[in-house]
Amino acid sequence: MYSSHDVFITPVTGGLLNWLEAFPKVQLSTDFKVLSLKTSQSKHSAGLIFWLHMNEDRQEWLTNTIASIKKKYSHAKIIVLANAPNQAEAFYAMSLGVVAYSHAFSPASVLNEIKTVISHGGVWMSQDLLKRLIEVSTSLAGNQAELVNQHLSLLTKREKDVAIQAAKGLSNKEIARICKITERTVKAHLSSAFERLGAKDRLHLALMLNNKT
Amino acid sequence: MYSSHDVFITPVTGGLLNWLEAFPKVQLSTDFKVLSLKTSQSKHSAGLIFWLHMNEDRQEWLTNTIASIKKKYSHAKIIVLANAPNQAEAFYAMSLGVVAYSHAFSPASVLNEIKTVISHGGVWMSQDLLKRLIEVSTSLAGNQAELVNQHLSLLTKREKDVAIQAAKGLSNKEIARICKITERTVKAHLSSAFERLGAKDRLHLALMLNNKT
DNA sequence: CTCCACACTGTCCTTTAGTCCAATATTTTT
DNA sequence: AAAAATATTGGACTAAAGGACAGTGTGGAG
Repeated sequence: MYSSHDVFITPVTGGLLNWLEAFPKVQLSTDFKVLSLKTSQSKHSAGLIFWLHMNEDRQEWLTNTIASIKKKYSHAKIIVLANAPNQAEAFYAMSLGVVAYSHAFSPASVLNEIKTVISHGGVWMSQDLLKRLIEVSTSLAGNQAELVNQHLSLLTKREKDVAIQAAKGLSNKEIARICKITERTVKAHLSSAFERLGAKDRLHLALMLNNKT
Repeated sequence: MYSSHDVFITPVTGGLLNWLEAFPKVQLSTDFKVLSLKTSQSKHSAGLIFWLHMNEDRQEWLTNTIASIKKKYSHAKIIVLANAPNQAEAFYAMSLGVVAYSHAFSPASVLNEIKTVISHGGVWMSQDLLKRLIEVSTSLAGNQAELVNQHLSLLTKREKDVAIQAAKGLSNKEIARICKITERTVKAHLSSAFERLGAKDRLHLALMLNNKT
């Protein structure tokens, strides 16, 4: 088995029942600042697991506590248990390096699973959260690229070349030089591109090709 | 213990040594289409784990295989092992519902950990990947807004009003109407905004204010 | 009270952008 | 082979953009 040491940081005296059921001999503390660990424990910060209990609107506390923990025990794992879990908070917590985010009243069995998962280097979050995370990531970086591609696919090769340069902010003259054609031809391709894409000018085309609108 | 059934789908005959070390009695297959499972196995699709080996540039194969698996065994877990892991592919795989993404040559111990993690409902990915995922999710929607705000904070109130309209693609005349000032004044504010932001024209300003560059 | 940043407007001028009317050569499609 | 789409360029013309130079008015900081 893995030698690990769990520390629950919560304002609730005595902790919650489900925690005690999952980890009968757990160490409780009201605040990281007043917490003292044996030297032997801090040496094995890899086996240290902090369970932070978010019971209110204490984002600032969370931020500070995580920073303090990371400073002192860089390899410790941090789990956030929220009374009222929500995606925004979950995102935020994960962005701070938290490896699991769950409901504070999760049954003991779930807490044990979480521990198993993160002890083995995994990340624990709800399927919903993961899905959203991926969706946001891909829809902002990927699907919008899809959309851009759909736009670009409406253009002929040359129109595409020219349009892309225009969308980057280059003038017709600069585009002409780069594409080795006359400025007049650049205008022709651009006019054509505007019509195909339904853009009224190069700025709209730029907005289209740089997602947004 | 959990009753599970691992299936490795790989073009490499016999599979890789590290896999065999981790799962001595694993089932190997070259393709999902030619794979047949006992009825008893398919019934417990919750315990099914597919390990897909990406050995080349076979994104299409990956897409199709995952789709087939999900169609037939909706509760099966899918893991992707890549010869040459990269973030783009990882993102893509996760977006398809894959619960783990790792290196194909990961030592047996890591493979076992992955299995433990995902068997317990976790997700396995590298810290780097998770970090990027979070960054993309939050930064594209959040930090870049910060950047835009930083830009806007360099402008005076009126310049800001005008610049924002210009960035949306409106002409000076339209902006004049909206802001209830003359076109001449719009030009004045814009010229000033260009200088403050270091933009050479309204298109660059638009790109700045719509993130991107 | 003075200085300065900001908001606002004017005229003149140059450069860009974009469209309309052609025209020719090449490629692709039918 | 004929028709259609694409790539290329010209000239002319309109409108928009942006800079140069100049001026008025207002409100706050020193």
